[in-house]
Amino acid sequence: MGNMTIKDIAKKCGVGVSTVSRAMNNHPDINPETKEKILKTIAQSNYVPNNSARNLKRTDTKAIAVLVKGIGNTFFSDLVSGLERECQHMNYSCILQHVEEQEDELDIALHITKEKKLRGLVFLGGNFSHPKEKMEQLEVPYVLSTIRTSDMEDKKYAAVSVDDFKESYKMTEYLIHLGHKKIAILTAPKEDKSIGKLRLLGYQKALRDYGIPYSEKLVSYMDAEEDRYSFRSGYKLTRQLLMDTEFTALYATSDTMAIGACRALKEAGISVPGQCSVAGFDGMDTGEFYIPSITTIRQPVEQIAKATADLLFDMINGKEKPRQLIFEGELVERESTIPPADKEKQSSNGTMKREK
Amino acid sequence: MGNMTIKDIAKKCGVGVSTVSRAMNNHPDINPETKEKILKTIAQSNYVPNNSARNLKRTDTKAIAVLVKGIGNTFFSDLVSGLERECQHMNYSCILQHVEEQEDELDIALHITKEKKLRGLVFLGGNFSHPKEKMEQLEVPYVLSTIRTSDMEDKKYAAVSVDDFKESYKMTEYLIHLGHKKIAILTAPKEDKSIGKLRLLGYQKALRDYGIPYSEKLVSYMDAEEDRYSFRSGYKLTRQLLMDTEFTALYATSDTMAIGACRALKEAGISVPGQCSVAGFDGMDTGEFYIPSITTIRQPVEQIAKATADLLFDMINGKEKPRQLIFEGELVERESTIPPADKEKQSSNGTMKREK
DNA sequence: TTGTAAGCGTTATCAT
DNA sequence: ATGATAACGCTTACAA
Repeated sequence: MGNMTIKDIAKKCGVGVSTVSRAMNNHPDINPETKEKILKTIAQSNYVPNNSARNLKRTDTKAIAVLVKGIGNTFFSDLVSGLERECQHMNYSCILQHVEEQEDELDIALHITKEKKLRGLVFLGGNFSHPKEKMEQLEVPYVLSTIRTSDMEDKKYAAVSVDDFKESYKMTEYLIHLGHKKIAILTAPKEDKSIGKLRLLGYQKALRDYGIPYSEKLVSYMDAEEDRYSFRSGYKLTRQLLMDTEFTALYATSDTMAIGACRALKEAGISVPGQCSVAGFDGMDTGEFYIPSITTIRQPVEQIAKATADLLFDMINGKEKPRQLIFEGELVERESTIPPADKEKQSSNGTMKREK
Repeated sequence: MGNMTIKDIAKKCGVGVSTVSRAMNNHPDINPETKEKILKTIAQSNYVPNNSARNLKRTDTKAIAVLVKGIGNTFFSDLVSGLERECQHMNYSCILQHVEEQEDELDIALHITKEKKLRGLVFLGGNFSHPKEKMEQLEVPYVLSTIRTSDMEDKKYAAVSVDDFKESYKMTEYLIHLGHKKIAILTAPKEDKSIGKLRLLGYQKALRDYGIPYSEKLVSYMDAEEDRYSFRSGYKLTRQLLMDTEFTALYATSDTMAIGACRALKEAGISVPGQCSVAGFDGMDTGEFYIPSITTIRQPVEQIAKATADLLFDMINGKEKPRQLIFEGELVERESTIPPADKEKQSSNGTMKREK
């Protein structure tokens, strides 16, 4: 009973297989009555068409895939929802495909594109350091969303994101304006060449522009092995930092890390924001509901999702060539950042006493 | 160049297609030299085998799928990782398939099973109120993980989870032992028949057993439309609750909702745990790092993942019939729950004044 | 060890 | 409007 094929349905209905196919696929050339009869039979028969056979034969799919690297990154959830909405709007189906941290998103893209006869792709997350030649094997349009690499412009990829360098600069500048001079940062692993790198560069540039000496001691790099941008890594990195340096502000390059940092600070007897300000990045719900709520750079997720979809569909329809769109992040000032507790005690030789 | 098939590779190598196939699939009957030559050619040719054609023809797949309802539910992330690890261990591939809130997981299961020739399935999340006859169309073994319905035993499904009723009872009892009598609860929509219902029933039973009157006023049901078990829903439900009732403890049936609740309480000028204790459920990282850390029922995710995989593979190999495994949750007492502030003021007629 | 050819279950093309 | 039939790209008997 369970391995019925289109032939069985055809036999049951006393029609040819092509008529059954037409009924299933809403083809115009079919008698409404036969169609209804066939669909009814199908519903009663537990028949499930074989997708592999369909994909194999079909030419015209009206489907795209969204490849997400890093399950459990809740930042992507909203983005994905937005993309799905846009796809529905365009009457496209949207296949969500997770990519494990150690998997190669490009290999998966190549496979799934052939398998499902996709019209386009969206990449979310990951470092995206693929050789150009391999990228060119991709024969459908694709957009990198919230991905940015230092050499991206040369490569002429279509991309939509905030300017991570600039936004990171903005946050650092904000902390400096508050009066902070000892600003620690939690950042991506040293080898990172993606948004993590850009955010670090923005921080460094801001310090330089404001004449604040840069100290490697204030920079805590994530462990490449570790779960990136997690509560736990924020916690660990902050503990390391606290072991041999002092600071009045801590800039975590994600909201989740900022929250992990808050706990490490609390355990060290340091109040937030009283004795140490904490800032995040991304603008996630979790930082909004946290107490104190976390000052952050909010990425315009809705806009990014819409622009990503628009650009992709325009490319699919030949109306656009790959372009790079930048959106403005919004600095959301919340409860976790205030001016440093006691400027007087920040002596000019660079040491400082923190109140207990 | 991009639409190469196995034939093109065969031609290039001057061999037959079956030899190419043998090379790709590590078949034994092949000359190591020809194999090497073929694989080399493939690597140089950007050839990607078409998965649909493969799936269509193959009989033996060694693959299962995990269907997850509710993207962005971080609780499932660890479970999924655990399942993936177990699959690797068994040398199975594990396909992760997301199911949208409004989609029917069973329909998707039926389709993907045929499409990918799966050997088994795991269902994660969702209410799972499917008619038995439809479930029987599933012709491969499946396990419901962390899913539980009131009528599950009758249906003889394989299932692995905690006993949500009992764990919820445990948490309520704990709050009662602390001295709380006015215990509010944030729970699933009224129509829920799944774990949400069971958790509510556990709460009700505990109150009854301890002679504490049950009041509908203290029960805040989620909006069915709303994002379930989210920060925001916890926040909203708590605000509603605060409008016309008072309580010394708040039991949110998920850690995320508990955190949303904390913010609502803070905005109402109520300190946690000083003036109101807050408890969650699940044992997620986010509650551990929150300040105050959230008292919760920790689900033994690792064990559940392992047991789910073990049971599924045993069923696949005919060693087991569907069984229902229950794991013990652990009450993790953290910072968010303490005895009520001032028992004296909780008068016996059931009213109470909260300190400002 | 290798090649030839028959399907897998659909959709698309062509008759009718 | 409908039915027969040839693909789609692969795996796997079976033959060589």
